[in-house]
Amino acid sequence: MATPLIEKQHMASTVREKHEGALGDHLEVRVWLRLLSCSTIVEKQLRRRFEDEFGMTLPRFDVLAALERSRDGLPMGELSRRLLVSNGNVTTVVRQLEGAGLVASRPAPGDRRSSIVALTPTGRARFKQLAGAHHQWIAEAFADMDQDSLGALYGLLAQLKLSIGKAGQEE
Amino acid sequence: MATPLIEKQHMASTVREKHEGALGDHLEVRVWLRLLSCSTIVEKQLRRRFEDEFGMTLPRFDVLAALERSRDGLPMGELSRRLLVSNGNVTTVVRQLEGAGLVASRPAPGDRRSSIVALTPTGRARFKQLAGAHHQWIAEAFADMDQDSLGALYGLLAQLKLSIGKAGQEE
DNA sequence: TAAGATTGAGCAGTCAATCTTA
DNA sequence: TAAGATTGACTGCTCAATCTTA
Repeated sequence: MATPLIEKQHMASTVREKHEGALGDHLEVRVWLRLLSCSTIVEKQLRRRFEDEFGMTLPRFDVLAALERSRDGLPMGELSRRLLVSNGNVTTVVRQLEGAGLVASRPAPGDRRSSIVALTPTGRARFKQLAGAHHQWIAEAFADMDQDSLGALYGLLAQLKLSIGKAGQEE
Repeated sequence: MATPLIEKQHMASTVREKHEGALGDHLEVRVWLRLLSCSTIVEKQLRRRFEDEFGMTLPRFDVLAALERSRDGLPMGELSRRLLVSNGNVTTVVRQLEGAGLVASRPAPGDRRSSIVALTPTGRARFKQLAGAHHQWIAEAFADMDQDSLGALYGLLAQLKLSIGKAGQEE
């Protein structure tokens, strides 16, 4: 009720694409700017609500979520690959979660260079709580999209992802 | 040819949604993760190419683009609102662009608290060059999307944006 | 040599506090 | 009092360099 879900300080009330006009002369660019805008806004909403309601940050939640499925944990490098962030960044975020008692590292059995990080029981319980809220917030953000639209969007994003993958690999 | 467009160090070669499985039990969540993934990957590509080919960062480009249309420049606050970033952040980025001679601030005529920032001729020329490359890179990323798909995606994202806007304002 | 992980420097971003002007 | 802008403290992120083990 009292919680502002959009930026307290400076979030635009009228939501538009960045650079509308300056860069918007081509359909691909307009689509990209609109996609970026949706992604940015939802991400800011999630970030704020995690902070306000749980004192949790999005990157830390991402790590918990990546670990949730694997009972035996994951090596740091694998975590970094899955989350699309650098190795150094994972080191930092994991250290913070360790400090909070939500994850624990142990040396990898076969390879003494590598360490394996896993959820603690506390971390697992905490994640369940966070994931419920996370789903709730996403559902609210997507509330006006009917099932057909959701399905169509899902398919188009799959196409786009393939296209992006090709562009990113060539050259 | 020799430039790796995806992360040098740790970008996943197999591109998937984060948290696949752990959070993916609901369609809205799957759509969101896929959207986020597309956005993140394209943004990383753009960021890297701006850096590699022009020594430019994405946030600075965003400021240049926002200023490009308005011959008379924009107040800092307006810039912050349009780019969906904090006021303090705009201060920093604008200072860097000023140092590079691409933008210039002058005091606002009517209000001595406010300063108005505008492109310099150098900045305007630079932007044109950057914008061309930017469009080219977007076109490559979206190359496999036909016009119909692009149009459909554009429409669905408009729907989504409205839905998000409602969710962000209520409560 | 290379691979897993950490560290340190630097940019980006937020927020709260502050300064100045309205 | 409030609004525009700046500053300082902090998180997150990348990258290059480094350390350790394979």
